[in-house]
Parts: sequence; C-alpha cells; structure tokens
Amino acid sequence: MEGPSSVRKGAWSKCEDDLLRACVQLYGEGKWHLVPQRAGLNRCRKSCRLRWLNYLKPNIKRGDFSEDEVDMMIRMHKLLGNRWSLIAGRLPGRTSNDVKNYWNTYMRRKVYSHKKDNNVEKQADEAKSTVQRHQVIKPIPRALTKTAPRLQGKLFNSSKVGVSEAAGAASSGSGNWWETLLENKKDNHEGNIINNTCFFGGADGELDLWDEELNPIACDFLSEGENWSDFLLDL
DNA sequence: AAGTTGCGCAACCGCCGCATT
DNA sequence: AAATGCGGCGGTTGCGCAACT
Repeated sequence: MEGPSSVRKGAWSKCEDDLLRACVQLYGEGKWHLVPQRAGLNRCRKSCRLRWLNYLKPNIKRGDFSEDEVDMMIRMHKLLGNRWSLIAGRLPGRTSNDVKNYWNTYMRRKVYSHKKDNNVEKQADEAKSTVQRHQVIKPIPRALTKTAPRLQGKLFNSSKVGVSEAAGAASSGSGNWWETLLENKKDNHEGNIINNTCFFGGADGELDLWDEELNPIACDFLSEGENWSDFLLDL
C-alpha cells in the first residue's frame, strides 16, 4: 500500500545516485535526515547514508580482495570478531559491507571445503562452532568526560604529540576500556589465556607491556613503526 | 536452448548508544 | 529522569547473473 509518506525501496537508479552525490558534494556528509529533502529523493535517511558509504563515496575500492587484505581481515577478525566497521577501517577503500559480505562468503567456502576434505559433516560443524566459540576482545565503551585529563588541550593532536604517548598515558587514567580489559586479563591470569591471542601479562596496566606481549602475535596489520598502543587507540 | 542452482552484492531491518529536549 | 531523534552497526534478505545440468 503506497501512502503519501512511503519511501522508495530497492535498487538505486543512476538519477538517484547523481542527486545524492550532488547533495553530499554540496552540503557535505552528515545530517542524513536532511539529505532526502535536500536531494529531492524519496528515500529514507538510512538508505541515503548506506548508498553513499557503500557505493558512491569516492576512493571506494572495487574488485577482489588482495592476499594482504584477506590476511589482515582474518587477523583482525580473530582479534575483534564481527566488528566489520573496525575491520573495514583498517582496510583502506573497503566498506564494512564489503568486508562483511566477503567474510560470509569466505567462511561459507571454508566450512564447505573443510566438510568436503574430511567428508565428515560433524567435523565441519566443529570447525564452524570453533569460530563461534571464539572469544573475542571487544572494546568496552566508556564515556570520556570533557574533564578527562587526556582530553584536555592538545593531547589527541597526533601531529604534535605521539599517539602512542597519548595511549600510554591514557592507560594510567581511570575508566578506559583497555584498563577494564587489563583488569579482566588479571582476573583471567590463572587461566593464562584469553582467547588464543594471549592477553595476559604484568599487572601494572602499562600499555607498552601489551606491545611486548602482543608483538609476538602475528600483527602484520600494524603499520611500520606502529605498536599495539597506537593501534588500540586508533580503534 | 531452456531450466535450475549457487554465488556475490546491494539493500533493508532492527537494534543500540548518544545527544538533546 | 524520561522521551525522542539521529547516526551507526551487524545480521539478514532478495535480486541478478553466471555456471551447471
């Protein structure tokens, strides 16, 4: 039933793409609730945003994932789980939708091939459940108050102050998710293993200890000269 | 050549957190 | 403190196309 407020759904036409592109170029990204009106599109704000982010946005990389990208994706997924937006953020030109789609396909292939190789359905299920059981490290959202010392002044201006410095210093504050995570790792220290990425170690809560402990873990997705502190802060 | 199946991608949906009122 | 609106995210669905029978 088509009411007056009903919005168009389904595939986008070239004309709609042009309107949306022109609108974003004119007004910039954001204010998505205004975009349909501004662009003269009979689409909901979410649809506009998604279309822009996943398709129209410049610098979006198309085509197959390179070996490096796949490798990084696997490692990132191991660390973060299904945090597609975070993973995509580490893959320049790739969108979270791309990563998610690729991963779902990749996993399907992997499970299928495992099934085929072993010719035992049970083992394939085990492989699948291994992935599901995988305990992942998830950033714990914490409110950063405006009065937090680390948010005062220029600390987060990475051009003036090293990011790792900020991250290391931030770890000494209270209420940061990585600190909570460190608490967790202390709690789990008896077991020594939190997921197979081994988040354990000293109890002093210094992030550079993390670097030492995490560096042995395959972490090719860290840029040259970048350490875990940088990476975690980046996230 | 026609029908069927499987895959990849684009898009939708529902939920959540945050900011504002 | 509660209600509301918005942006953002992850899971899921559906369509179009290529491969296969």
